[in-house]
Amino acid sequence: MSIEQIINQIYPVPETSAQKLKQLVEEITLPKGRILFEVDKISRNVYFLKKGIVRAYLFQHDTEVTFWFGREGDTIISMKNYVDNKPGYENIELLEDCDLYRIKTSDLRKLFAEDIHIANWGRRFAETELIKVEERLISRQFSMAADRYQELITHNPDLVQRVQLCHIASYLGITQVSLSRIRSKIR
Amino acid sequence: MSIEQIINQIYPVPETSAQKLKQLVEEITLPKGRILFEVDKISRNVYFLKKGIVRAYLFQHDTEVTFWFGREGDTIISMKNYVDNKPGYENIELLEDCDLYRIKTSDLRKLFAEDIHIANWGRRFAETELIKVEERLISRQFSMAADRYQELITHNPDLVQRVQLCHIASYLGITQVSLSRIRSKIR
DNA sequence: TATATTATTTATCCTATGTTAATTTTTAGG
DNA sequence: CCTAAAAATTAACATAGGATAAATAATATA
Repeated sequence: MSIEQIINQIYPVPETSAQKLKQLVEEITLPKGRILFEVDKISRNVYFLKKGIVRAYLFQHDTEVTFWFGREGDTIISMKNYVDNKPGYENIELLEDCDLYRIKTSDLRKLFAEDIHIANWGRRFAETELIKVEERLISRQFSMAADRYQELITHNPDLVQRVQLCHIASYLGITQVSLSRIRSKIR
Repeated sequence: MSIEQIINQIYPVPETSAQKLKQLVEEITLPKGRILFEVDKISRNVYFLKKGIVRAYLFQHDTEVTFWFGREGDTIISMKNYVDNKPGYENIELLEDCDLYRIKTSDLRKLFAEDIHIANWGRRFAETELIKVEERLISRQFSMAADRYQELITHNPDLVQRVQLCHIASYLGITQVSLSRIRSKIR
């Protein structure tokens, strides 16, 4: 997935603005297992995922809680970091070798301040991400784990192939044992 | 809470931009029980809550699910509506008589397109809302209802005073009966 | 290929929360 | 102040999902 595609899929911007963004972007490849963002640290970067898959997680009562998966075309960002310039609360780990586009948060902020199209692009990005998170919050609020798993494999069949079940279970808010139980009932 | 305060608390903007926003705002009072946004309908407005309290809810398996409370200073918005111009998935109901600032979404969109400060103000609004939702999603993912209730009464003691327990229970993702049980154990 | 490691499943038992229904408390109207 | 309606609590029972441990399967490494 090209950087132009990723940019315009978030929100179409005029060619000149897209160019400004592109100029700041650096392409890198990192290996599976690499931690891209770390709890309590400030990262100076934002990434767009060209190829691969990643997860965001944190610890709650000594248990890893995966709360997001990022895939081709997704923006990888630590929100607390990006928005408030404060240490993030999550780790983000590469689950496969990944091709990434990297851009410095500070450069992005400069563009927000000087290019209205990019400011609106950034606005739109946050807005669509917000809707996604809200929908997930709602779905989890009143459906059972089994239903949520069904929904996951319908909407994201590839996830289950590419990601360890322990991460899927955590993402669904249940234990791995419980997920195994659910899976065995389906087959 | 004045409209200037509300605007600048979201993200400070230069006086001239704040003026542009202010000019579009109309102040209204509506009675308890009024539905401000309705499922599957498009609203042309965004509101800022001067005084009062509201909730956003939807139906899931014939059960009301409250997923957000808005209070003094909060922005009342149907995200799907505001972002995509599509029918929203939620109802928003006034739980008390409310004083509101109303602004037309179309007017706001015009300002986003022509004033970079306001575009960045809108960006910032979405970003901070995003962090709030993300934190709630995470908190719900791996803490028990009793803990979540404790957290609620610590951080938002007034909510429990002002809002019916059935709504609180739904917000916590449990039944009212279960919340009663939790409350009785605490006392 | 054999072995060690890691991931997944299965089994058992237990607890938090759901469901339904009855009871008590609170609120709103006459 | 009294009554009807609405909200909250309590009780009894059912179930989804957690915890632990053991067994199996998959993966990586020598």
